Amino acid sequence: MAKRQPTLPRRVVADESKGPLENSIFFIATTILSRRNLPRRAVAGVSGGPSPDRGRTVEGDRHVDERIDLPPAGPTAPCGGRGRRGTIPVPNPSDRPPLPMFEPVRGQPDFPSLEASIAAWWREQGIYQKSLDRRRGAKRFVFFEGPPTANGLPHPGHCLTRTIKDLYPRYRTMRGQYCERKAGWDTHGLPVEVEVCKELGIHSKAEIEAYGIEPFIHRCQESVWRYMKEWETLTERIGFWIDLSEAYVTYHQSYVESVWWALAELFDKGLLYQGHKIVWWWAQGGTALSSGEVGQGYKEVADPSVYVAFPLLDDQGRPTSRSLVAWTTTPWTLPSNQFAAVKADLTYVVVREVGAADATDYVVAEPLAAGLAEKLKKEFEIVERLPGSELVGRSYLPPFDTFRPAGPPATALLASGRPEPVAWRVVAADFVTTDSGTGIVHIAPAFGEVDYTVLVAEQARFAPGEGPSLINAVAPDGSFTDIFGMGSGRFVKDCDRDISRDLRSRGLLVHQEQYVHDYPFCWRADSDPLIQYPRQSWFIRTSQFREEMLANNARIDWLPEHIKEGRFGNFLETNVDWALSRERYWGTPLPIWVCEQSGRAEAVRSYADLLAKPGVQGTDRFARAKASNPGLSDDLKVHKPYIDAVTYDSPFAPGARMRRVTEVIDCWFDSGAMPFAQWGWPHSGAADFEAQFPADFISEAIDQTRGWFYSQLAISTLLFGSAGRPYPHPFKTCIVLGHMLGEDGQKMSKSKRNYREPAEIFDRYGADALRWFFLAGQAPWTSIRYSERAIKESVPEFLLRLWNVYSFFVIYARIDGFDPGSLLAEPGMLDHADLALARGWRAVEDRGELDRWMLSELNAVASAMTSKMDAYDHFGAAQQLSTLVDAVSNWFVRRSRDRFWASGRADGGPETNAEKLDAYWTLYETLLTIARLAAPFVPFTSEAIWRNLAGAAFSGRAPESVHLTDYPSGNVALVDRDLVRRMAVVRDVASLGRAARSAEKLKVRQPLSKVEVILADPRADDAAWLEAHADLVCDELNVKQFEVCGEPDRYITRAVLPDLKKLGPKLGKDLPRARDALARMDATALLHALATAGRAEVPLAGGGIAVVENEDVLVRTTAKPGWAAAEGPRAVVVIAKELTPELIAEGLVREVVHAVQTQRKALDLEFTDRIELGFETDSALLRAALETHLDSLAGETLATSVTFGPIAGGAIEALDIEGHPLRIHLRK
RNA sequence: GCGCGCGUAGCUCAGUUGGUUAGAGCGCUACCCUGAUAAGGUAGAGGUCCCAAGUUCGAAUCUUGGCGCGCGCACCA
Repeated sequence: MAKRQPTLPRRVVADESKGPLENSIFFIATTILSRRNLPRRAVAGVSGGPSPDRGRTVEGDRHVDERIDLPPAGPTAPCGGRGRRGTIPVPNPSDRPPLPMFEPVRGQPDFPSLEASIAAWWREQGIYQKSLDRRRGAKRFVFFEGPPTANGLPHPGHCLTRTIKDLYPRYRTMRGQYCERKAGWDTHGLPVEVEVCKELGIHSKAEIEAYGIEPFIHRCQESVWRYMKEWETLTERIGFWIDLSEAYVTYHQSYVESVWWALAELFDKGLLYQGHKIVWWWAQGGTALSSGEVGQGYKEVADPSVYVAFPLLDDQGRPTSRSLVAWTTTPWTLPSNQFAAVKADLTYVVVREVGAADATDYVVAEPLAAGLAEKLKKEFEIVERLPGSELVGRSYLPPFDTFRPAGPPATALLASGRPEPVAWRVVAADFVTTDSGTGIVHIAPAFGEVDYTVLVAEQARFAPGEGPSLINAVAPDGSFTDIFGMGSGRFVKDCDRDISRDLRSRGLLVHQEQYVHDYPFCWRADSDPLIQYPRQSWFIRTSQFREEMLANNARIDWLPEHIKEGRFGNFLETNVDWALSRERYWGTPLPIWVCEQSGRAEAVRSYADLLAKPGVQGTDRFARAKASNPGLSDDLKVHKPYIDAVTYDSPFAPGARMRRVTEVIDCWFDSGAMPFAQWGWPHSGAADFEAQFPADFISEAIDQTRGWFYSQLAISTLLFGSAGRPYPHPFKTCIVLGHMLGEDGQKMSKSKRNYREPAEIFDRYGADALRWFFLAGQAPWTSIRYSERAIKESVPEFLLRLWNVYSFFVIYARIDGFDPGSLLAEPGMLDHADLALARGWRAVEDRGELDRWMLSELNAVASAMTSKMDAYDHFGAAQQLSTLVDAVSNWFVRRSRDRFWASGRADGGPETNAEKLDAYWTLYETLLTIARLAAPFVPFTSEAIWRNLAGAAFSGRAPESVHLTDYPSGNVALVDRDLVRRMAVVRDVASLGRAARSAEKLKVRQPLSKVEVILADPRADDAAWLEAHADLVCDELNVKQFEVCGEPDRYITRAVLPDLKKLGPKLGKDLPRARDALARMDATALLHALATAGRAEVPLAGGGIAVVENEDVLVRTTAKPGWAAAEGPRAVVVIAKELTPELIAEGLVREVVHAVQTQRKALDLEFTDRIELGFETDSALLRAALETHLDSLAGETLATSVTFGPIAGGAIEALDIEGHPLRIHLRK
């Protein structure tokens, strides 16, 4: 049990003397003590310089060292006389050492401008380069930058990726690895061409060619760098350390040649082939798209959906009254109809409208007949039922006679020699389903992959050369050819309406409706719908490598894990050959030269390879261009149109020339080749490539699943899979980031303006605020709602709190002369061991408990953060860090205030107060370590802290940047787990005490006589420890006395609960009975038995005995009703709610003090302004209370005089103090 | 349609191999502090852990089936 010291006021009063006063005036001349310890300064006036953040001197703030006794006067006892003198450290400039070692810190940090100056300093000092230099030769941490395209503006999503991409390399560098970060730019492809077209006000390929490919390419190359400035600004502003000066660029000659090498390898292995396929075709752009690109452009749209009658023909080829009904959502494909497909084993019905004598009979699949009737709002009767197989072979009239001559069906000879109609005939196909439509599928082989397979199958049935050929009424530009006059020259989708109208006029349109579905559009020109279209295209045989790619995928560490088996795995499972070629202009030219005579082809691996060919001609095309425009980039010589001009002698046919195919390639191949192409490998950079493949770490958003993640894996697997490399997969760990959403939770969209530009966020809150929001706000793979409010709120929670602690430290260190630079000659890296060499440094075991606790927490967190970061869990690590900063701010600093305010100095000189110095060393070490722990997360703020605490203090002897230090991994020797646990108990007790007060409506201002605590588990030996910390608890809870309760049974009941996690596996089904038995047993006896014997037997209802050991049970404590108690898992806290007159009086006085303070604040008084007070009250009780505590009251409020009665010229406030009326007069 | 993910406090989100009283921040209410001060702190209220069934001694957590949302896919003719 410990007695609480009386609460002593902490404020000082001036030493101005007043003359003798009237009866009712009390003259206060005593300096009221603020500390229990010795006077702060030995000599009056030695109180330090100006508060550095305030910068003003306070007149009359000298310390009073002599005690002035009050004259006994008035009806009440005089105040004063109790306690000792002390002062507050209100600083005075004249008596401070002139050289404060830490720069003063602004209490209101301006993070944006702070960051700007740090970014500039990094640049000037080359800190990034230095961070690499100090790790040269160390184990590498390989990072690949997925190239963004500089051709568009950076948006918030890029801020996230750049933050994550910065975090891990910074962390690993601090951990001792060597991590070069090479930037890269994706520069080819449609996006660029689209931009240039917009600029020129043109759209189609014809217009580009009319403009001229050569100037067009020049514009593309310039356009690539349009937003370079913005990208560079963003990169520096967000603190993304990457080497932009050495960036790889996909259009550079060396990069292109690496890609050529890769393609040549594939060609030589037979993995690159030209095929005639139905592809997704961007008609306006005149090129095919790969599945990755198509996937980017799906939109939900409503298309016309038509049910069309195909009249069946009889054996003589004459129309009958029966019609097949086919369904399609692409009416524009009907003119190119070639077959109708049914499922052979499906039942079809012939239906006729009830009561309509001349109606046509419709043939549909039976399960869909009712649905069709409903759509038509007609009643049908079934005339006939037949299997699909009976329909097969029947001829019909296509909806348009585009390709069909009038008259009976034309026939050709089958392979068997029998004639059969070539087209417009019912065929059987397995893919026909009854999910939608009519069960009869309109087949237009030009516009669908399965349709095309039908044609191929049909062709195979006929004698060679006899079968159906592909019919197609659509030109590559997406318009109908003249063969379909109605739509000639118009874009096919624009003709849908006319087609329906025409069908209706001829009685062939059975039904029409809108059909809502997802349909692909061009990913760069999103108003251009794609169409399926037959094209010659170059493909990579990726589908042959499905198993290898899956095996490589299995070895990638995906975060989140489900990407591996889920989205990415599924994508690989359904892999199709990569449609590689693009019939465009600005891209890596496909390095295949074809013999103009024999058609045989070969691939070229480099420009030099090409120049070495026999009879090379055409290189002068570029030379001439260069001559007339010396500024022309040499890289363009491997681009269209220059490369197309280069020809050479064919090795396949004498006298023939080899000419390059016209296509360029999919720019995703460029990005996927990045692991080697960034070095120009294999033509150059062998050492770099060998050292930096595969990547340890990459990270991009989930939309790269079939983009960069796939292109890298596919290329790596195909090229290196059999080469015996340990990792054919190009990256070991990949963090897949979630999508970023706008303020409203919807997709971010420029037009909706539902997000703030990054620049705006940087200017308002700073890059660290944004980084912390990303890193500590949520798991990185959840979709992040990018809201200004959330970013703003993330600032006070962590950054500001850390800053406040830092600023607190600096303010007081300056006052007390704590100067590590003068105490420590060789700071090293300012690790614990380095600090131990300092003068005045005491070993941790010799310091106070709070210090030992702080360093325990610090090192425990450092070690936890390290293991989390090693496992790429920055979110968990950030939470640890946040909790640590909270512990520093809300426990260490709060509980250490006494020491910081104590008398004595912290400069290692004769006046040094050792406990105070301990507090400084502890907080100093803690802040330095936190700066290092936080450095990868918030590189600017931690740098600012480091540069002051370590840089300024040691004038360059310590590492100049926090990023040039090692990451603290935690010193186990400094972690006292018991202490950490027990301190948590104290904090619990304090918190429970407040809760108990709150429940009883006993505000903390009201002093209470006693608080008792009952620890939940009496077996723990924390009780004595806790009792030894009574002062602390009393102080926190404003009570006079604290004890660990000796008679817990008065207040609480104990219950012994099974530790389910331990007993569950042991007892299984018996668990509920054991639990019941435990509940019924006498807890005290049981606990006693466990404590002595270590085990107890618990008889179970219905027979049997469970043996319970000490660690199998937990104790729960419940407060009995009637007490002011609060219970938590670890303790119950009971407060004495009885109030004695003395306590009430003290409480009332504190209320009055509070009222006066509020008034002071309302009057805008400086905190050092002296006041005169007058009290008027009818309450004898209140007056008595005030009189009793007049000294402390005056001290707290800096009153030089207190009068009972009005005073002239003062501010007046009428109040009710706990039911007692009071008028307060206050005069400055 | 298929696949993946998500659904927890008014809002934004945590919740580690299933375990006893489900957490944080913001907002709200009350309070404290006024020597970090246009800051800071404490406490409280607030929950059908989307619904249902199942597995289990025990489910926010595992399984199945719904519902809702997001994303992805494509033989949506």
